[in-house]
Amino acid sequence: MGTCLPEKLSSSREKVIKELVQGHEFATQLQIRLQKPCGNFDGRFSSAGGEICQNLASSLGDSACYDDRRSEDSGESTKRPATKDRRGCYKRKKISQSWTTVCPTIEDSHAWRKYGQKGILNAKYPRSYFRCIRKDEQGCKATKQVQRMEDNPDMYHTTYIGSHTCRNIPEDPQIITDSDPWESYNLTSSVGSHSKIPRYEEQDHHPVMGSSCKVEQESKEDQTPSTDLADNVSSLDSLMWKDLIPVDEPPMMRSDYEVVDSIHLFSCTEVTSRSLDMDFVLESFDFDCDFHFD
DNA sequence: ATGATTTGACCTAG
DNA sequence: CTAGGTCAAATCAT
Repeated sequence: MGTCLPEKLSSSREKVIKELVQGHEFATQLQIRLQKPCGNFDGRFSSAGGEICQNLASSLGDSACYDDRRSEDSGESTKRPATKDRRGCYKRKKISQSWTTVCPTIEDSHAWRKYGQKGILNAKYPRSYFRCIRKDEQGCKATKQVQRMEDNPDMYHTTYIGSHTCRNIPEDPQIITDSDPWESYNLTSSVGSHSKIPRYEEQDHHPVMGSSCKVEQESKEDQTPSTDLADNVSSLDSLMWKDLIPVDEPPMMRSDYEVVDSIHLFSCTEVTSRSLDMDFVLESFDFDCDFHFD
């Protein structure tokens, strides 16, 4: 996909930008009103407030809880020594940010570590659970769940939960080459140190994404319906979505795939919940189309 | 030896 | 009580 937008699409683009700005403003206002910081998220946002804040906080909090427990239970005898200590220690996640993909591969640009597998009721195939490989070293909260599709065992239904808060520290700063499938996305990637484009990891090489990948945005909190890209998203929307996609989302979402949601379908809540990535998004815009928000 | 995966038990939300 | 998410010891791979 080329980086040039047809002129006829520019008005739609402006519209999208406008709505983004509006959403950002709403988020900011909400932030100001609530004035209830709920902790930093990699320093990229300070407060989202309300429900979203809670959701994020809970997912942030539970790992700390695990860590506490883990550090306590050392040295005990054989089986499940810390059983009692686990009581009430972790909370099931309330998913505030998630999106799903359907792909013939489970690989993406991030490195994941499997931490569990579970048979699911009425499902032919078990579900595998992965977390970011940098969870320990950087406390990254991103997880994903992968399940083979029953009706199409060649495809995997992957649900990404949470954003990557880890930094993919590059040994060499060059990030993406011309032949990279994210080329079109990468028009915003040279934003200096803010460039957070994930690099291909050691165990995941190029994502084997093709047009057969579908992505759908999910937010358990809003009513934004997940629909098929082919049905209702214009090529501009998909391009915009790719351009605007939060940095922590899997790179497959920025490459040649069908995209489901469009940015302007975000509810206010969604925009708010995504405020952590908004700086980057806005900056990208700023860089990309000379658009200033201040 | 070290790190990744497997797998059964544990825990919570609904 | 059940289903699903997570832990962590055991096992496997390098």
